[in-house]
Order: sequence, then structure tokens, then C-alpha cells
Amino acid sequence: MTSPDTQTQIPRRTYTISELAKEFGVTTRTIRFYEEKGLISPLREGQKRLYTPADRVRIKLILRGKRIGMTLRECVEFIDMYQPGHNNAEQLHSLVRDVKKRRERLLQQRKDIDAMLSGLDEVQNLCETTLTNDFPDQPPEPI
Amino acid sequence: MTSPDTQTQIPRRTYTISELAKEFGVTTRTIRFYEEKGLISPLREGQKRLYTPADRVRIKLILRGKRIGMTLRECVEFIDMYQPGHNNAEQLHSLVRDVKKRRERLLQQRKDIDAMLSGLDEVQNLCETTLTNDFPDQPPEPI
DNA sequence: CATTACCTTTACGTTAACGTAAAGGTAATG
DNA sequence: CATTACCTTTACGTTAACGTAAAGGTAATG
Repeated sequence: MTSPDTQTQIPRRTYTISELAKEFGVTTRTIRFYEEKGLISPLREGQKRLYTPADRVRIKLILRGKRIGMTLRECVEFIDMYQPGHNNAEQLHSLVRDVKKRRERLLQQRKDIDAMLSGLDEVQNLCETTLTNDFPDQPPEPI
Repeated sequence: MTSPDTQTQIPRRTYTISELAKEFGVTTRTIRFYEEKGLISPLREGQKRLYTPADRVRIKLILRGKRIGMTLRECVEFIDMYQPGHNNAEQLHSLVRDVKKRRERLLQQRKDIDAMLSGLDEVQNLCETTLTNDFPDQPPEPI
């Protein structure tokens, strides 16, 4: 029943800062910056930072938020919605209100994306018909 | 057959800067800033700027791009895809390549949004089941 | 004709999100 | 033990996207 490993509190798998930086395609400075701003709090092994799988997930969520134009502050707000710690009814209602607002914004963004996607479709169609009509003898370029 | 109005080149309908600012919920400074950056080029009536429907559409497209996290530079690039001026085959192929790249990014963003939306669904469900289980006698709050 | 409501330009200020450089610690490796 | 490859902190720099203030023009309105 006792834990078979001698490491006491360190999680099974950890990551160094450069491992995560490489995995996510960002610089180590970026990851340290997120810590400065309180978005993550890695463990320490001496001076070195050690990132748990949970830290890794947080970084992943931050970068996901950033891809759709969220500020870092908005990313934290979003991530904090997942966390419990909201115990009483008023807090739960408030959280539901926040969730609804955020969902509306996400739905608007998806509308924007869909509009832009169909715009791209039109452009590509127009290009390709023009190419086949006006330049019928060009060989189709390889991928 | 002659045009019945005395205005020569001014489009039928124009907008002032504050009309557009109010419509789109931005400041006039924002609109002037877009002009500084070469995103729009309104007409002038003396000193005053006069915006055509085409200018208005450009602003709309800029703000749409911004909502999904595009920089202003990316917004111009996107809008420029709509414009013709690409005549030869090489330019058309290049445009199609750009369209494909942009589409990939938009699809990734839509994936991100869908992931976040289902996350929100889970949070809301958890909140609501907790509310109905642990606080069964609270009156449902009005909208 | 003074006020009001718009418009203009110029120019400096601000915030977010890092980049970059300097100066140094540590652990393995030839 | 010198080199290499990581890691650290501190601190100043940079870019985008406006905000804000100052100083002034113009057209209608009471």
C-alpha cells in the first residue's frame, strides 16, 4: 500500500522549461513571463523550474485562448471558470452568468470565422475558374 | 439620361466619422488611426472626412478580423485577398496558396472555439446540477 | 453674435506581451 | 578542468493599437 518510489511530492512526470517551450513553439521567456503574471506556478528543484502535467495543461489552455485573440487576463478568467472553489449558490449563479457571456462571445467569433471562411471559398473558386478559363494549358502545380 | 443630382463624384450615401464610430462602437480616434495606417482612405469635403459605403464595409471587415485576434496588418492582408488586381497565373496560384494557409488558421481557431464551448457546457451543467442538488429550494433567478 | 456640436491636426502617453542583453550558476562531458 | 548546454535573475527595449490632451476651424442655432 506504500508508494513504491522515494520521490515524495514530485509528480510522476515533470517537464523542464525548454521542453515545454519546444513542444508549444514558444520561447522560454514567454513561459517565464506567464509565471511573472501569475498564470502558472511551477515547482522548483533548487533554482530550476519543474513543470507538472497540470502546469502543461494550463499553458496549453493559455495558448489556445491566445490563438482566438484573448488577452492573458481573459485566459486566466477563462481557466478559472474550470476550477471549483465556488461553493455557495450566489457564486454558482454568478459563474453561470459569466459562462453565458463568454459563450455569446465565442459564438460571435465562430460566426466571424464562418463568414471569413466562406469569403475565402469564393476567392479560391474565382481564382481557380479564372485559371482554368484563361490559362487552360498550365500544368497543375504539385503539392 | 443625365444624372439628376448636381453632386458630381460623391456617392449617393456617405457617413460622417462619428456616425460610423457610433454604429460600430468605436471612437473616432480609432477610425482616424486606421486611416493613418492606410487601412481606409475616405473622401474629403473640405476638411471633413466623408466615408463611402465601401469605406464602411472595410471598417466592418477590419473589426471582424480584430474580433478573432487578427492584427491590423493581417486584416489588410485578408481584405486585400478580396480585391482583384491579380492578373497573371503565378499571382493567382500564389493567392490560392495564401487562401489555403489562412483557411487552415481559421479552421484551427474554430477548433479552439469549439473546444472552449464544450468546456463551458460542462461547467454550466456542473453548476446547474450542483444548484438543483445542493440548493433545491432557491427560486430560479429571473433573466 | 455667443454658444453648441461637430470636425480637424499634432503630439505625447499607455498597456500588453513579450524580446534581448548582461551576468552568472550547475551538471555533464571530452 | 575547460567546454558545452542548459538554467537563473535583472532590467531595459520594442511594437501594436489606440487614449488623451491641446489648440483651433465651421456651421447651425437661439
